[in-house]
Amino acid sequence: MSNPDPSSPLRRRAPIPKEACALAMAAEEIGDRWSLLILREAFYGVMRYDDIRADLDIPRSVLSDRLARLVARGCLEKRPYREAGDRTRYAYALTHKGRDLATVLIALTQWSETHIIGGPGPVDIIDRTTGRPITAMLVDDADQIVTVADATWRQRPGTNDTTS
Amino acid sequence: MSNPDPSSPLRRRAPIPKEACALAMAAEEIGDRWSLLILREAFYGVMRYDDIRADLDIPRSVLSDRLARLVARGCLEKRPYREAGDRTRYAYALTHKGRDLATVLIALTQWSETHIIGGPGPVDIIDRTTGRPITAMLVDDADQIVTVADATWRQRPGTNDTTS
DNA sequence: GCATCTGAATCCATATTTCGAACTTAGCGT
DNA sequence: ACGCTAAGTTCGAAATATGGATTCAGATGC
Repeated sequence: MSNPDPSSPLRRRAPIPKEACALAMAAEEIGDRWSLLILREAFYGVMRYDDIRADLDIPRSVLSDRLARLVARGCLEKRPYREAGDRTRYAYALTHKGRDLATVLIALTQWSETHIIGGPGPVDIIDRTTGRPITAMLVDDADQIVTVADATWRQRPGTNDTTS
Repeated sequence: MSNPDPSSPLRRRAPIPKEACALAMAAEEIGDRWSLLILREAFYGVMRYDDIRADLDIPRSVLSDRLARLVARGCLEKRPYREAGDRTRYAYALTHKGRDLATVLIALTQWSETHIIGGPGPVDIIDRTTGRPITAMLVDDADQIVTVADATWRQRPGTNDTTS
């Protein structure tokens, strides 16, 4: 995903406008300071309003807004539950769509450990059944692991390049 | 990276406070609406101020601020260049740290294609030398591909759980 | 029934950030 | 010297975030 031709390092326009860009749409959905942190809580199993609020120290109005947005976008779902002798409450649980963000969050965590923290973080990601440590990697269609430097991009056939 | 014990789906506190969380730090650096999009431009090879501005339609003041921040954090570097018969200018190029975000951006693009667009996007990520399509995946330490559902987390030995 | 507790959410006034447009700067070509 | 252009800066208006107080709804206790 570097420049396709290293000999012409300067491109004047992106190959696709941001309105058609999958990445740009994803940034719209989860690309703000709080949504990522709320999803982090969900992955850790912290699903209740006040618990999330206590962990993140986020204003109530913002938390309400972000939870509603993540539910509306289908990343979280409001799930009723009840504990013994208590009333029904709602927890914000990851949907399939939300859980699929794990690869992104794991990759981002690794990046941070390498380039910000400069060492392993306080939590390991492991395989639930084998116990082996897990990392996010780039893999080709023959399941061969490739490096970031190997990755580049290509206009998909049938898509018209809007570059002037 | 789901809950470690599916039978107790409710955790009251995250295993680590956000101040010590690698993910939270990464969110600080690139978790805003514009930084991700600016990095997208950089990956496509669009590196000049006015080109980025034209692609993203971002206010100049915000672009200046975000570029300076990304340079200060070491994701981009200001690199002088000059075209024939023109004065020296500066381009914002990915550093090693910035380029390493490719795995995150590719994973996020894939997530968007699956869960937002609902089909392949207009750009393919491929291996520069083999031409094979590339995806971001979770891999264990024996290079076996694992699913998102297999991934869970564990407090790293020696780290003290701050959960009350 | 009625007060009380608590999680969840809304309201409101203030502070910060973003926006869009106009303005400034630096170096090149004529 | 003059105009041109890429790259910033500046500035008032609009939008958003923040922190605190208030409201709401369901469950329990009296």
